[in-house]
Amino acid sequence: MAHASELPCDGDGVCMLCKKTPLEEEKLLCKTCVTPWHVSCLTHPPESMSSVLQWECPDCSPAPVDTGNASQASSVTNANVVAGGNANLIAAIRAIEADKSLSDAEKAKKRQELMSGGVVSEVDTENGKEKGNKDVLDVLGGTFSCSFCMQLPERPVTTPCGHNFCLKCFQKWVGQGKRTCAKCRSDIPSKMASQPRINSALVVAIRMARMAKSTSSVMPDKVYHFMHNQDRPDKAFTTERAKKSGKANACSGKIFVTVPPDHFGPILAENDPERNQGVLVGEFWEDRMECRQWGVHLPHVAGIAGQSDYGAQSVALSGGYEDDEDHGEWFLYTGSGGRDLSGNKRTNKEQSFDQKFDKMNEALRVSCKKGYPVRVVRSHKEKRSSYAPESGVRYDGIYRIEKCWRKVGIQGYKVCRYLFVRCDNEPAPWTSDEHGDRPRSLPVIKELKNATDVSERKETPAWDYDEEHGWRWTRAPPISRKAVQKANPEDRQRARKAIRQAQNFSVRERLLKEFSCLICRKVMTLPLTTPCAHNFCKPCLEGAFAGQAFVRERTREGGRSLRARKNVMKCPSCPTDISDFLQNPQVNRELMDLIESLQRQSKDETGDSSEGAADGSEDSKPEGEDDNGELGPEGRDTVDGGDKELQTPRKRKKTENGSCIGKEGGKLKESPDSHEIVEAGNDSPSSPLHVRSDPEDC
DNA sequence: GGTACAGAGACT
DNA sequence: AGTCTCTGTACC
Repeated sequence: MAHASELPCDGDGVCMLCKKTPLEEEKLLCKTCVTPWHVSCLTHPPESMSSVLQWECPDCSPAPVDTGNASQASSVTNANVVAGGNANLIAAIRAIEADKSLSDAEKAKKRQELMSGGVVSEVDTENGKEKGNKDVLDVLGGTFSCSFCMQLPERPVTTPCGHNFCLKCFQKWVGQGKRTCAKCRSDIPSKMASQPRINSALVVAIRMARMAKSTSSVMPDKVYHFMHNQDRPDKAFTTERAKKSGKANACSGKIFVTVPPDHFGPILAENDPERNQGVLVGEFWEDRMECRQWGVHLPHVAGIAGQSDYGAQSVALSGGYEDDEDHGEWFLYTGSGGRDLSGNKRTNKEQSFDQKFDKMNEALRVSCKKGYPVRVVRSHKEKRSSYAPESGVRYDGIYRIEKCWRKVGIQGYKVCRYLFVRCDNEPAPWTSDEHGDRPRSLPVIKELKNATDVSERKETPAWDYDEEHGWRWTRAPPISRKAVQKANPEDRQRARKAIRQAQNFSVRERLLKEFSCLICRKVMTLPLTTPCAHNFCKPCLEGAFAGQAFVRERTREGGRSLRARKNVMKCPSCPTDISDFLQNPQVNRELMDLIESLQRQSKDETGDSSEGAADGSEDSKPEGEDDNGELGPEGRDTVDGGDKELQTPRKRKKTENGSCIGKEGGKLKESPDSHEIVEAGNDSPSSPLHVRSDPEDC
């Protein structure tokens, strides 16, 4: 955060520091949150014109801390920008805005080019072969933009009113006490304000489009991690007794990878006979048992996997310790112990003694000192972090522990603390960057002032970055002391086939696939994003709750009515109650526009209207995905919802818009009517259902 | 929503 | 063999 000595201009354009209203030319806009700052009041006045375009305000770009570790090269450009350059930027933006010959989409694109330092414009010079992929980004850039920064949303969050913003911009907005959508002034629910969750479908879409832009039209050789968790593992039960009492009492099951339990670093393709792709960043599992089966994090209860004399291989962020602090690319982790677990307890929220650097805590400290790569999984149980998945457990990649220390925790007892910083060659699941991490400067950790037992790495880290190879071992990984667990090589061929087929999809088709409804699995029509960041077709979601009243009337025997009770309506993908959202669900217009554009493009390209891109993403789905009746990354989530929807299909009148997408998305075998669109008159006049669509599109 | 409770496996 | 564990479920 900015110090008190660094404050931006307020909503009226008045500098909160000098209380003057600077001229437009004297203001500098943050590239991330687009908050205006008075240039002459900045602690670090700008230095060069080129960095004007990339300038981040003190709020968005934490100042580096002196770590005393010379090997920690910083690649974070801590913006120092020229004051005069800013005026040029503003003038350029003004010129774009004033250009009447440009459409809104073109203006957005131009702004983006300007703000991204001209990166996008490079695409314009690409040859015709790459035009198709460029179009994808154009469509995205023209469709999506955060209202604050006017760029493609970074870590996008979606309000219940269907508008998309960058996480940081959104947090800044609500941080100013605002509780209405910046675009339409609808109320922002308090939970959304305090715990915004990233809309992962948008992240994937934006990243894919960027990748498509930066690579040739041929898909890259490597299998990219688009969270298609195909060939999901068998259920974890083995023993009869375990089956009887369910998962509560089980954690066995086959291990799918050929890595020993003390394996450090990523799970590589060579260790994945089942799928031959390794465990990719962003893959997720229903629970810790499944996660365990892929060797990512072995213990099914404990948060730390490791050995005190050897090092720690992985950690889980599950919200079990209130001292934890998650910032995505870095987080502060709390050690284990300090709790009374007598009476056969697995955990205990109350801390009753100090933690020490022993056992697992010592294992983490060893990994810190050696600079070992540590795998990180985040669980939905972490409720305070925007970076946690809404459901299940997700692999977020490799981190390194840069420092560890002890401090007095929230509960008054000492806790072990670890600073984890991400260092993976794959981008994090929440960012639309197409590249992985670069070495970054360490964040300022205030609590270090009062820390004791501080340890940091003295030797060269075993896992480090170089420009040529990215993150990799600088020396041989520690020799495993355990035998490789038995892996099951069967189905290898089938899995490979599925991957090959998946790669054959065009970028656009893959992109469309990401926009499939979690209920019907088709490309979404009238997409809704719930407050818990799950995406559905409006008809599907409404259909799933058709016939259910929002409130339950209650009457006594005597006939006197009692106060009506609210009906809980759980999101088909997670346990969140979305009944409030369902009262007036708003279509994500930007998403809908994008889907339509992509479908139009695909249609134009193939010149075949009957089997469009959406079809490619569904009907010609790789056989492998269907083999066990479980489809796609969210397969387990959608089955119930789909059933519900089919039980209570809601009849709707067709519109050109809906039927067009419905057709492209493939027909519903079971219930052809379920994709039809509600009659316009049934909705409020402002409803996005009234969006007019070009009949020619159909 | 809160609480009691359990199997399994890894560490020591 | 004893200890520990950022789970998951049933039940109230």
